[in-house]
Order: sequence, then C-alpha cells, then structure tokens
Amino acid sequence: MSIANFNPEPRIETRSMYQFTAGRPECRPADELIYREDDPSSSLYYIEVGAVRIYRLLADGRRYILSFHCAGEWFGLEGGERRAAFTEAICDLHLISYSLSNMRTVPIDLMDLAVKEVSAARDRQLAMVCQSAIGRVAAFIIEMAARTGAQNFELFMSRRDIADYLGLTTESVARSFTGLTARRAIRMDGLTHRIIHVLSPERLNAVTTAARGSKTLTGRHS
Amino acid sequence: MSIANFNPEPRIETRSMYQFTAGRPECRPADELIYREDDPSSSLYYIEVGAVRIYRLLADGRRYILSFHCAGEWFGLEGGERRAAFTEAICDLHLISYSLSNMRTVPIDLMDLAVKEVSAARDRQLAMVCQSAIGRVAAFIIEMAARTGAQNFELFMSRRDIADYLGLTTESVARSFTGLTARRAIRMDGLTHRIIHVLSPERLNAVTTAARGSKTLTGRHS
DNA sequence: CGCCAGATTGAGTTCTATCAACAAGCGTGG
DNA sequence: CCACGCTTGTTGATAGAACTCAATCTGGCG
Repeated sequence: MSIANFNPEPRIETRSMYQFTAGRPECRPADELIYREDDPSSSLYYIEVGAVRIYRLLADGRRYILSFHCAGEWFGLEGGERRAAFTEAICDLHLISYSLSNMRTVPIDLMDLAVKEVSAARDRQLAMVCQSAIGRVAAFIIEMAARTGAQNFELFMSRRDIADYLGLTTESVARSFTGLTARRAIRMDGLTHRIIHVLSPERLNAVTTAARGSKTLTGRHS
Repeated sequence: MSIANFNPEPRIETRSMYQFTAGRPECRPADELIYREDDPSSSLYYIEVGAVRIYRLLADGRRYILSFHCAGEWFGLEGGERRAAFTEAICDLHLISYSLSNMRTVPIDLMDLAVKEVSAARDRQLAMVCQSAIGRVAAFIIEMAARTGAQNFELFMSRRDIADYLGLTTESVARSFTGLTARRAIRMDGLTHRIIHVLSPERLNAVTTAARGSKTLTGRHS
C-alpha cells in the first residue's frame, strides 16, 4: 500500500479494497449528525436532496468547516479506518449510504472522486492563503453559483457556517457581503439575506483577483 | 465517471485508466522544472533522492507553493488531462517517472496515494486558516520533523519557499523562527539557519494549539 | 410584550504586511 | 588582496487589515 512495499510488478487491486453494498434512502433532519470523528469509516454517501457540512473540532473547541456537499454529490471517502471529521446535515437531507462489503461495486469512480477532492482542497487552500476577507467571500459566492448553476440562489448555510469555512468571523463575513453589495457585484434578499443575486460575475471576479498584498507571496521570478 | 452516469451496476474499472510503464531513473539539477502548468499529465513520479516543490502562479505573478515532496514520496497524480501546477526540483534530484501506457501496473496503490493527499491537503487547509504566523511555522517544523523522522534536520528549502508555502512573507517567517528560538522550542544552526534542532516538541505543539483568536472560528457549541 | 437568534454596523486593538536597513557569506574582477 | 555586488536571513518602524467587543435592527415565538 505504501512506499515500503515497492516492487516492480505487484498488481495491486485498488478496486477490491473499496466495494460497497447499496443502502436504502435515508432521511435526516437539519443539524443531525451523520457521523462523528473516530467513527469507523465504513460507508460512502450520496446526497439526493439537501446539504451537509464536514468539519473538525479543534482542541480549544473551535469549529472549522472543511467542505460543504450538496445534492448530487458524494462524501465520506476516508483515508484511514476511522473518520477524521464530523459530518452534519445543514438542512433536511435525503441520502443513500453504501456500506463496505464484498457484494458489489459502488456506482462511482472512487479514484475520480478522490482526485477531484484533492483538486478542490488545493483550490481552497490557495484561496484561503492568497485572498483577503472580501476576496474569500467573493470566491465562495462564485463557487456556490457554479454548483447551483444559477445566478440567483439561496445559501443553505448561515453566516457562521460561512465564517467557519472561510476562516473569518461572522462580522467580517457580513462586512464582506455588504462590501460586495456596495460594489454592485451582488444583491441580497430574504429575511436573513441568504438569497444571493449575482449582478456582475466580472466585478466578483475582479475582487478575487485583486492581490491581498504584493509581498504576501513571491512576485514573478524566472 | 461523474454523477451524471449514475447507474446501479456499472462496474467502473478504475485501474484500467491508470496504468503506467516504468521509466529509467533520471537526474535533475536544482531549480529545474519537471513539468509546467497545462502540460499533459501523463506521468507519475517517484523521488529517490532530493525534493520538489509543487506550485501555482497567480494572475499577478505571485507564487503559491501547494506542497513539498521529498525522497521516498510520489507526486504527479492529477485529476485532469493537464497539469494544474508547476513542479520544480528544490535541490539535486533523482527520480523515476512512470508514463501512462497499457503495459503494466504502477507499483503503488493510487487510491491510497489520492486519499492520503486529500487528508494532507485538509490538514494544511486547517493549519492555514486556524493558525497565527508563528503557529504555522511551528506546524511546518513539526511536519518536517515527522517526515525526516529526526529531531535534528536540515531544511532543503529557503525562507522564501516556506513563506510561499505558508502564505506569509519571508520577514514574518524569520520573525517566527526567531520567536520559536526565543521560546526555546527550537535551535537554529548553519550558515543560512536551515539546520533545525527541535529542543522541545511540547513547546512547539503548545504554539500550534494556541488559538489565533477566540472568535476566528465558532466556539464550542452543541 | 419580552426574549431570542441571525445579521449588521461602529470603535478600538492586535497582528502581519510593508518598506527600509542591516549583517554575513560568497563569487567576481581589478 | 580587497572592493563590489549579490543572495539569504534578520530586525525595526509604520500602516493596514481583520479580530474583538459592543450596540443595533429585524423577525419569530412563547
């Protein structure tokens, strides 16, 4: 499995390690825990309706959201035997679980899922480090718009969830939303301002490409 | 491959998509480019000696280092058909490349590699967002110590590389190293202070677990 | 009506980027 | 040999961005 058993012709059967049986559809209410840290990681999940947040709790009790997953997406692929994070329903949720077993192949290319998650994690890593507060929020809105495929959509998570995802405070998130509204990049609607209208993808993009600081990362070289 | 072709029994052959032929060992001098963004991603690499940095260039020319890989590690697994990042040798490098072909199976479990990269990317994401400058540097030193398996080791990368990896300036990195020395967590040696002695793993850990700010992420709830 | 949760705004503080200067080592060339 | 430039790393002073604490606003609910 690891570099230790380096061998010219080992013919490792990746697929055989990851076979699952399809479960029945399940419904979970908002805020219910799907699995917690240290649970055995024996299932994979497909979201039919709703959304989840995957998060870790730090030693001091703070919460950091690693990713959101919404309808039509898979989650729960884990490296180790046990969960490294918690997963909760954000809103009412319908999902299908696939438990580890030798019965049948899971109806998705796990390799594809894994490399896509690497790619997404790297994109987020880059956004976290390189962007200002308003830039992160702009990038977040672009990501959500791309996922829903619409210019007008409703955020299914609170400002607190967004803050814990972007590594900001709720106040900074609110100020960034206000700032994007002032720049006429978006318009907000609804009681809790969770309905977002993207007025200008160009202006949104302009915010994300504006450098946080010229010396934060090394400038052009070679 | 994606959710679009959802199907109860598709029997997707992950392995068939990822077969390689072993290449001969190659040597690369320091700072040489292994591959660049948009190159076809047709090879996987195993590092025998040396280390590489994988990075992206932002629109404004700044550089962000996504990861370092050193001897005994694999790199180059990519989601798409083309490279999403650049890779360079940090120091003199010996590597073995495996080119895509139908000849034989690559001597590593790619699935294992992919899920480990997801895990590592998430850990870094968390460190980037939750930690102060000195906390990130402390986490970086802990990571490097774990990789080399020694309390005393030489960093193969410059302060600039570290800064571009941690999303800080070289000045902040230097100040953090000084701060860790003042706390007697580490001692530095060598002409360019790249030789690190970990004096107290406990004190190092204490720096990483110290909260950056109590309101940065949501406190204990539920 | 009082109370609460979610979102926003304002004022002050902290942290890090920025700009500048400095030190040490190394290579080059006169 | 030494002056010079160059690279790498470090330190100091200042400015700006985000956090912190506080207050306000809205709508929902008992």
